[in-house]
Amino acid sequence: MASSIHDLARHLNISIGTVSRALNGRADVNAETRQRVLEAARTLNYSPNQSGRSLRQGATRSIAFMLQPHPGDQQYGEPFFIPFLTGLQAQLAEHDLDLMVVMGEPGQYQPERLRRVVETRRADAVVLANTRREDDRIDYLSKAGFPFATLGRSQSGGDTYPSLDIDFERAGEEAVDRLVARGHRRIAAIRPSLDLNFGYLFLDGYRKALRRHGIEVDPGLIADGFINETGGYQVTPRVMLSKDRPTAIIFNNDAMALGGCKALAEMGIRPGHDIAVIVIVDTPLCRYFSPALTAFRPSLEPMGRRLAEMLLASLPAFAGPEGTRIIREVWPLELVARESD
Amino acid sequence: MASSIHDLARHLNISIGTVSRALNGRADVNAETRQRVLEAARTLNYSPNQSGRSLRQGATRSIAFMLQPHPGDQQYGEPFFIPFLTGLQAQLAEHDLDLMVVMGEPGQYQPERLRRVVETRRADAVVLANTRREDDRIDYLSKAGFPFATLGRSQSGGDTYPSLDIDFERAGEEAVDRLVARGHRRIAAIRPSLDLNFGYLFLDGYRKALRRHGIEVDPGLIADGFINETGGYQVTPRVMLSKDRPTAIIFNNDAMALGGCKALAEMGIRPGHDIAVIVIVDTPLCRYFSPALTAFRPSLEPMGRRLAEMLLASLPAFAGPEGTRIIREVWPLELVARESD
DNA sequence: CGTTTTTCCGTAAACGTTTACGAGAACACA
DNA sequence: TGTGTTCTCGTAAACGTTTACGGAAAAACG
Repeated sequence: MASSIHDLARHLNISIGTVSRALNGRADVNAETRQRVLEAARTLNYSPNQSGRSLRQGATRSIAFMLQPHPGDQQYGEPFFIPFLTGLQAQLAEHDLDLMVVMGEPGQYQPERLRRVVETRRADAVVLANTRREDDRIDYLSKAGFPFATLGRSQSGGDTYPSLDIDFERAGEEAVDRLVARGHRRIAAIRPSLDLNFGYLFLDGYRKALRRHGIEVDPGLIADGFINETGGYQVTPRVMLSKDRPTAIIFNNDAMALGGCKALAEMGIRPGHDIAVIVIVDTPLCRYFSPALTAFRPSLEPMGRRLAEMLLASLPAFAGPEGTRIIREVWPLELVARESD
Repeated sequence: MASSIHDLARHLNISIGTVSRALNGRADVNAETRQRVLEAARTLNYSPNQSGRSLRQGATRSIAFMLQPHPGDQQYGEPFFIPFLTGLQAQLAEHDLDLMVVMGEPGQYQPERLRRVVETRRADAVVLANTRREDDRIDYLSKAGFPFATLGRSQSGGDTYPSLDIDFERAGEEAVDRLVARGHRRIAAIRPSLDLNFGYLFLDGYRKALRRHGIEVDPGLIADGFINETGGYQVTPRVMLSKDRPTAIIFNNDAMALGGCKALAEMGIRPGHDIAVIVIVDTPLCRYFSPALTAFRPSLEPMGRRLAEMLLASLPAFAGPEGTRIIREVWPLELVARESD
């Protein structure tokens, strides 16, 4: 069915070496024979077998992208990743690289699926998502000497790998700034309880801005919940029942915000009227929720493209002439003002 | 770094043939030597190089999943695919198969990216999403003799490949039944204008149910729009301005419904009060929209698992003992009654 | 003990590439 | 004409597997 380099060679009565060199644009092949080879390749519908090529070159020309659900959660960060993946894929495609998707096993953090891909050498590098503050996947990949990049910062592994993150700290600050400017002083912060780095970053920014405005940080206004709707639903009342009720809440996650708003509704508190609500990472859900939630929006598709670039620049086989490796990059979020604050 | 079968052989002072046979559970190897090989594999941290294996066996042990955006759209069917992909991946992982994601080039239907994967033999089979009524990808794969399965029915290719679809026809019927039971007689239908098969199926069910209830099908109440929010926004007024205004609208797509509701709001018409709205395929957006949209919900994750099963059963290398190939399967949707109807 | 069967293992080819090496032919130059 | 250079190509090894084949040793059988 599929023709090989041998078929071409036989058809043209030349050696496979010449055929290969002709196809790969090597200099030491006569212009005329190159033409004949290329033409034969077209008529015989030849394209190189990737397995053979990978075996010989020790590179698969494919990059793995790993999603990992958080324990207890079934979602893989649903609305977040498709746009990111779109950008990642588009950029990789420009380098003729394919994309493989690895999903961690739900309910646990063991990087078994990742290990399989690495050990069987199915991909040349890995992009990690759902990065945690301490991430055993990073430790594993570092130790294995396997190239990777991460979406989201981590404390694991040092500054040895490219990572691209959203500026949660600054978003936390800006959210507080905006609320203070609108007269709020009692501002609550609700973030995920797991070992997610962005929860810490967000809180840093939140605290920093409060202090800057001379507002005391009230631990009663800070709460952690599970990173989904239920978590937001459960934890929001806790903050609302503190002695001096907050007039604003910043949610560090869209799903938690939706759950929180449900709890607020049940308490008869209307976001946008009785309380201000801001969400740190915008998703389509924030836009269509009623009231539409004011949120900070990342540019996921460009981020996907960018992280692909950063990863490729860190791979010797792809490193550009200058060889400037980009290690960390933090992108700002854009405030989308809607009705909830 | 990575150890090969030769390393094991050298280490144990036996031949690579024996090592391979031991690892692959062949019968013609002594029980004791097999133990030694397995132990050495563990201590030397051996795992087989997939490129070598693929080359020899002519199979890559990976399945490609292809998303294709519709022309003019940047979205790849965003909220729909992650749960489906989760199920697909989970089932494939049970067979030690990896998943590769191919995204069609935005703005065109040419299956170039797909062709690349097929011709370089990067995957053993393909799962197609965003299936159209006449789908050149199906024609291409059929002609190439490459195994595939589709999410969604098509008219291309005949009954030669496994496909799994949602029962849009029945959902259209049930939507009409529900609305008629609630007293509606003027029911509009809004569906995507592209060559998407489910738009036709939905309309069949819609018409069938109307006739069954003795209601004349009014062409003025049926409209096509582009399959996104803008399309719904543009086309909904057209239906509302027909001489005898409808009292209910069935949207064949969540994004179109959201755009339609925006148009309705601007006309001062409130879904759930002034008009009934039902959406055929539920997404999280329907749930959080205000008013929450009554919708028909698919079970995407089980569907992903199922389609993986169907695909594997159609592959000679995986076909079970009975070899019963499942060609087509159509799954029902579940009505989720909310506030909009 | 001789013959047949079974058990176990080594040899080598094959999958489809790429590439180091060398060699023949053509050419340039003195 | 002799020497060196350039152009072009063929040869063969290598990447890491799997597997058909055959053969030696052990076991079974008469």
